[in-house]
Amino acid sequence: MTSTTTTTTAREPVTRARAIQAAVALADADGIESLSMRKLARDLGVEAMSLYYHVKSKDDILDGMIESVIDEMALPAADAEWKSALGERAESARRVLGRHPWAISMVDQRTTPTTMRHLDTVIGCLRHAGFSIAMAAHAMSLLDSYVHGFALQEASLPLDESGDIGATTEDILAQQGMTAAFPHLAEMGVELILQPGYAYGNEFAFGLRVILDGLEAAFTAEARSRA
Amino acid sequence: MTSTTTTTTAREPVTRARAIQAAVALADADGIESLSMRKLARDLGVEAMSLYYHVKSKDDILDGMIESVIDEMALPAADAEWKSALGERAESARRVLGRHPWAISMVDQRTTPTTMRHLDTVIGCLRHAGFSIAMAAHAMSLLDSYVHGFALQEASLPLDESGDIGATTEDILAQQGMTAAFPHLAEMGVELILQPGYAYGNEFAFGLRVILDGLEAAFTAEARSRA
DNA sequence: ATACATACCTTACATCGTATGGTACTTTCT
DNA sequence: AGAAAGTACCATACGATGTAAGGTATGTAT
Repeated sequence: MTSTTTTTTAREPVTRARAIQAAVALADADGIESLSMRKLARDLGVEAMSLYYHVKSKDDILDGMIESVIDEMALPAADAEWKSALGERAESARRVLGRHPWAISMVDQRTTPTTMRHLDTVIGCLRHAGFSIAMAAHAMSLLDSYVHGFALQEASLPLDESGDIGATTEDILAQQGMTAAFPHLAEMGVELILQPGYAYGNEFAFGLRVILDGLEAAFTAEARSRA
Repeated sequence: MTSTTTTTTAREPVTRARAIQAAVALADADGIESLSMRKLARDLGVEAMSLYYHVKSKDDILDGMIESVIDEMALPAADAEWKSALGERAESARRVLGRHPWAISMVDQRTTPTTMRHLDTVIGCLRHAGFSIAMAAHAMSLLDSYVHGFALQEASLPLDESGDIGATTEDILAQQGMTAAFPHLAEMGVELILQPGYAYGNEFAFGLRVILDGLEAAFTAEARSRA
């Protein structure tokens, strides 16, 4: 049944790619803090030390995990219209980071060819649209800060197991002296967050709009002053 | 010399506050990943398990550390002019998170009375200025996302020990095939980042301006439509 | 004098990343 | 054919980690 004479379905051989893929799955399911070489090895049907044949270190795995996350993000075409291109990239990045919250505080830290390729393409799109180098840097800094920061906030919402924020919000509001001590927070909880249909994720669109419009204004002002 | 009969300068007794303060200092100096109960105890002149008399767990220490970081941030007066108040709070938060980079990905996760007090005050300032609840939520989400995201990016810059980004940028640019593979990134490195006087921190002001102006426009539009 | 609270310590356990040094099996070379 | 080298795995061990369990000294209160 398992492995006879010829190569049958014994166990997929471990590879760097398979290890990284399994590590991403483990981190998605149980959180990054519970990703250990031993657990990862077990998932791959192997002992911990065997991983080191395919991978330099745990850090190496983390690098690979970030690369795979970056690769999930939509990259705009170099000649795309800049505003919609940046908007779609931002939405895509937010969705991807929502799927892999453990990656949020790591994407900026780990510089790999994949992340550089990504950055280079976005800068290229802006330059192609006529942005100066300085304005392109402004735009990237602003937009990426917003996207990563929003993902960070969204990932730390006290959601219950069904992904709803209502129940935990009610719990917090029900605490003794809560509404007296924090009246504005309580008001926002009752009048906004607990309203049917409210989802924090919807806040993303507002900020994205503000930022893109602001960038457009700054860009056209720059173009006009150059003429 | 050390401790004779009467109480002399033997050792300050450990308290929760002193433990937290020492933990912050340790994390600032060596990074959060090297903060352990044993090292912290050593810094306090005590054994690891003695800390548990003053503190519930390591997690309890982390909560206290975040509270102390939040307390470093400037809180606007409730009746302050909203735009400058939000701007000053943002600048202050960024400075504080710059001093304690380990706190960036933790501030949103740990909800303590201190953080709620902080949030409540800022919401109060906006409501006092005439913001609707929904617009106040928009403003907070946008601004805090930006500040935290920017801090995250700033904290992960490859600075050398003197805090300069130039040397490491040069190293990266000097890598084989770098300028060919990533022309726009290389251009930005040479034409912007390596220029004398450039500091990534200065990018913060641009984004903050865009966001505050955008919020003002949205706020006045909301007020007008209500009239 | 007895009791209790306070502040510390010792030991021990499970878990972590990984250094070191194996063991099999397969491919390549002569 | 036999020898050598390469490939993929495993067992053991070390020094770290957080903390449970159960001491041991000093108080201070009765």
